[in-house]
Amino acid sequence: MATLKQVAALANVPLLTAYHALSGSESVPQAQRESVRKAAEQLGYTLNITIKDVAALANVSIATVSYVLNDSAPVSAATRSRVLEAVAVLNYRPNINGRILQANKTRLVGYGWHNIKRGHAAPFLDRFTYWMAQAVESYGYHVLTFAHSEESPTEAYQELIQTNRVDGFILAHTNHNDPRIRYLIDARVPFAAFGRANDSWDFPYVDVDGRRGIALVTEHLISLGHKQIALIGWPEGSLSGDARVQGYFDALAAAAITPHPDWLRRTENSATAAAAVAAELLDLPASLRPTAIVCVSDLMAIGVINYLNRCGVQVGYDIAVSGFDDDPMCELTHPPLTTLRQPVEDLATQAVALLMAELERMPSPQRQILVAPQLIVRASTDPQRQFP
Amino acid sequence: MATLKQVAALANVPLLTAYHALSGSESVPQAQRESVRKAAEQLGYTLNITIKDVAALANVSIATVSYVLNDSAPVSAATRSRVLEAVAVLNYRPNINGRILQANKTRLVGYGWHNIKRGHAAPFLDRFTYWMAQAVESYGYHVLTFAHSEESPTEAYQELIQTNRVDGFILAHTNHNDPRIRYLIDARVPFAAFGRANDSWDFPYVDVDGRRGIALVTEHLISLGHKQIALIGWPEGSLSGDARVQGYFDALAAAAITPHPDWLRRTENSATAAAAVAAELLDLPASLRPTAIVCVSDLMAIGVINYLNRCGVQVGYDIAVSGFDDDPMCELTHPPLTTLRQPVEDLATQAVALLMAELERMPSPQRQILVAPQLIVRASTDPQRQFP
DNA sequence: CTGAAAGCGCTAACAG
DNA sequence: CTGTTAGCGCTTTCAG
Repeated sequence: MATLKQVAALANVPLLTAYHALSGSESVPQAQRESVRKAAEQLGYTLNITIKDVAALANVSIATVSYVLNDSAPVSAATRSRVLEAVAVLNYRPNINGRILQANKTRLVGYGWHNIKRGHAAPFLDRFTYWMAQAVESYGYHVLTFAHSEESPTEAYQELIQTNRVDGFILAHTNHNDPRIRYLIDARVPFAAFGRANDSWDFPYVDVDGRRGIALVTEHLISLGHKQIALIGWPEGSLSGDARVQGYFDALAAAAITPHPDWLRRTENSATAAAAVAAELLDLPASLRPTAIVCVSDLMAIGVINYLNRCGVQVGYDIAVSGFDDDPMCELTHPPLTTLRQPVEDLATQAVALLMAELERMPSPQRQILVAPQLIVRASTDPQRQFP
Repeated sequence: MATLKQVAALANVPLLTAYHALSGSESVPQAQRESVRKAAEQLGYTLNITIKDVAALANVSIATVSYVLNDSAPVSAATRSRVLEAVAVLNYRPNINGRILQANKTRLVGYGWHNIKRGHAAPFLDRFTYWMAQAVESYGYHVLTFAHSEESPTEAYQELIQTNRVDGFILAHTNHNDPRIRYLIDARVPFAAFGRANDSWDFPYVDVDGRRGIALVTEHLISLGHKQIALIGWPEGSLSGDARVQGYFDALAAAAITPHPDWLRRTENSATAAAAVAAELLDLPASLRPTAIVCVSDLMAIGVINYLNRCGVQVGYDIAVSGFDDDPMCELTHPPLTTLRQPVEDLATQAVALLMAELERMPSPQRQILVAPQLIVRASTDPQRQFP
């Protein structure tokens, strides 16, 4: 591709005139506009301002332009302002891809979508992605999102890193034995996760302290006078699920309450499954029947509330119910649901900070971060708050 | 940076041996490993397989490697397989950034986040982004997400396109007089939108046919025998809001029902506002009181349902209620909510198809696409479906 | 302080 | 069919 300078020379006009002619400004006489257009066509040139054009207009070398733009070498005030003037007048923006190739750094962070085909994915994850984008931009990076298949999740990660599409990754929705994490550790790819995996794996992550969270809400219930408190958790074996159960025991132990084994229930994370479990709890003999039900997710709590409503139980008065996540719908249930809010913005910011430390190869001293969730009290545990 | 070949030469070993030594394979004798490492260090080389290395190993020129990899020129079967062999054995993946610079195409599509600081954003937009990523990848592109400020939304778009970060954009959450759309049209940047703007602006978009959707659900209610049907819409002046109201009139007119003016209510899109309006509707004289309430959003419908539940009205039996969007929480309300499902996957796929047409400069004949939503009948209008 | 020149990794004329 | 070579737009030694 020819340069603007050559076009200008061929049309026998100043560089700037050529620029204005091609950029369609009205300020150039029709005749000149035409001849410049001719010249451009002849050279197969299409307007595209590069560092060369700026250099030509400012009468300096391209190196000098680069120095000015990046402050990477001392430049005299006079030349500097000539360059900046040229930049302004040509409306020049450096092509980032030149820089990328040269530096072999894309300043792009990959994020693999959690699969939301349909139905109810964790809504706080969507806010997470927003704050992640925000955080990443504050470092001059951007987020590249991609969809990875369930079967071979590592493939997409491998592809992106090996082709130099991205510099590193942020992961969410992590699992025990997460193959993506295993791969990234082994391949020494920079990444940071929102969520834990195996305790024995050493990698940077942030996570919500579910144990502390459930303890918080349990303490809250105890302080309201509840003594018979049930917990509906997930099946044993998930890191975060088991931690949440542990928080329940923590709080009860601290209050010297011995939990009856029938109070601890485990089932899958769905509204209907939780409702079924609630039915069982209601069927316990009166002396054992819980006055409060702590759920490890909002989805479950909503199932429980719906069920109790149908049975004519006054949620908040007769039986307290709590959830986890602070899903937007918590405010729309009847009554509104007490829950634990994940500090999503914090989590995103910290995850990104961890990743940046990895990218800059400045090992963060603290690569594992737990953040306590915030207890949000609503009418489902405290009827005083029914109509605030 | 030196090449692998030079390192190998310096260490006086075959290219492949040098590769294996540096990639940490155990198959190379300790002594050779050391000498290769020395050589690499001396040359300041860090392992990074490029097209040159493949060419060297296959004993061809880099052009030939490129031809094989892109099928861009005829290559004899013998050389081709030599090249492919070298590619495989060196585990070579082309650096996409070389290609990007050369083609001046990033194969990246920008998507500016709808601002979800907190609270209840449209959950179907989150699924939209997922399907968008999926669709875009089927064309060999990726999605770059970014957060744009409310005040000057065009800035981010301008920056990304002018620095050649992305080839084009997908927009969602469009408005009347949307400045982003205005800018992109004027700057002739390729894009496609999910949602409409001004009727007089010609740009590619897909949108849900809200008019048809509300007509569908109104017809459904009429077929159930309802004659007094109210509509809770948004304040006048929004494209999609007004279209939905129109659908209501369409269906009533088709059934020769003359709507009473008191049945049409307009208020902001929130659960509490809708609940207040529902209260007004209940207060109408018995002869005018609606037996069905159509809402233009699920959020509003949920507010209405909650209110009716509190009043002891049997939703679905006494009064039918419907929403719009098929928010995941529709299945969790009591009773479950009849609504209109946006065909998100379709919308995403078609929006991407439109964008691709723009990018390839193959003007799509049909640049404005409306997709009818799907009526999802649940117990809030049809109690038969209470427990399916 | 400024400029010439050598690449970054890849593609694609153009010759042979 | 294959190789030579000239870039894509930028950064960065290295000399002057």
